[in-house]
Amino acid sequence: MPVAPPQKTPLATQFDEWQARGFDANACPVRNVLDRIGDKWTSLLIVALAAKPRRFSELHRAVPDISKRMLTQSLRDLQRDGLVTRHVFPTKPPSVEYRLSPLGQSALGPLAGLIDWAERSFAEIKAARAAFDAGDTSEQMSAA
Amino acid sequence: MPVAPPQKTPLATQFDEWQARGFDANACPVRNVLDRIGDKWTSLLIVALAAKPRRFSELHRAVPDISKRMLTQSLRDLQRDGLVTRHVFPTKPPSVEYRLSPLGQSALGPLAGLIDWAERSFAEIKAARAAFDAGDTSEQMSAA
DNA sequence: GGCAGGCGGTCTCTATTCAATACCTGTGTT
DNA sequence: AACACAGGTATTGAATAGAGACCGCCTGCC
Repeated sequence: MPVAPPQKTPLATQFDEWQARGFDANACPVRNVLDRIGDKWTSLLIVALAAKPRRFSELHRAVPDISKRMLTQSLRDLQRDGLVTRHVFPTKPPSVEYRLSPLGQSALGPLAGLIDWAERSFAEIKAARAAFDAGDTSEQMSAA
Repeated sequence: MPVAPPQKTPLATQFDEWQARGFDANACPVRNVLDRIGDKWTSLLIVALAAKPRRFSELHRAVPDISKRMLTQSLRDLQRDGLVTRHVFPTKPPSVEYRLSPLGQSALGPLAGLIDWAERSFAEIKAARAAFDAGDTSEQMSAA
């Protein structure tokens, strides 16, 4: 059953499967895909492109604290993975537009789910971090 | 409306909001939470712990190509964020068990959605990568 | 003509992070 | 005693991220 209802924990099954087939990094979608999603900028760029196609400098303005180098690289990565397409318009000064491919758009749903979770849990996570940093190591010495 | 049906593109709206409120990195759940999700190992560990609590060495065996150092650090990060809890059992050789907190379990749903997408799209992504690496730069010279 | 400035990047340099290795404490095993 | 295993820490070197300068091209602007 490749597609299970995502409410129980199909992840556990998935994980066992991955383990069973030797855990080849090349065959592991988590390692391949989530690494990119979590690339610190790529997911933000996907979201930025969700609304509309944008040009390079537009993206740079939209995501202010990304450097041009990282913007270029992240866009290349997304392009390589087929999530965004790059369109060069031979206008007077050639302008470049990036837009989500259908594949990239298909990622918006799952990504939105995760972001929604992130927003809902953010307060709790911040509280946990504060508690942890305050020296509450939370190391329960449970009896066996 | 904090919770929108995740089928259109609420992300676009979200993004505009983030931009509107100055894009503070501390206030941006994507930067704070997805960075951790994409931490190369953390999401894998969450999945590994989805099935059942596991001990340190068990996790190390379950995720073979993680080093002990990174395993320790990733678990610390997850613990700091309140996603996993650490339980020390004072058995003969003290054993340590890690398990998902309720917060961590609440992440399984969205994570499963993303992983499901990853698995469904993996073939397409690999194809796109192959095409890209084969020199198909996909730079459409579109007319204006 | 000469200068400023935007676009779409690349180049260089440094700071951070990853990852491998070695080591440590404590217990049990042989 | 020597060794292995659990659950880590310390150390070191390699890879990576990020900031910022720079470039070629073009467009005004004075």
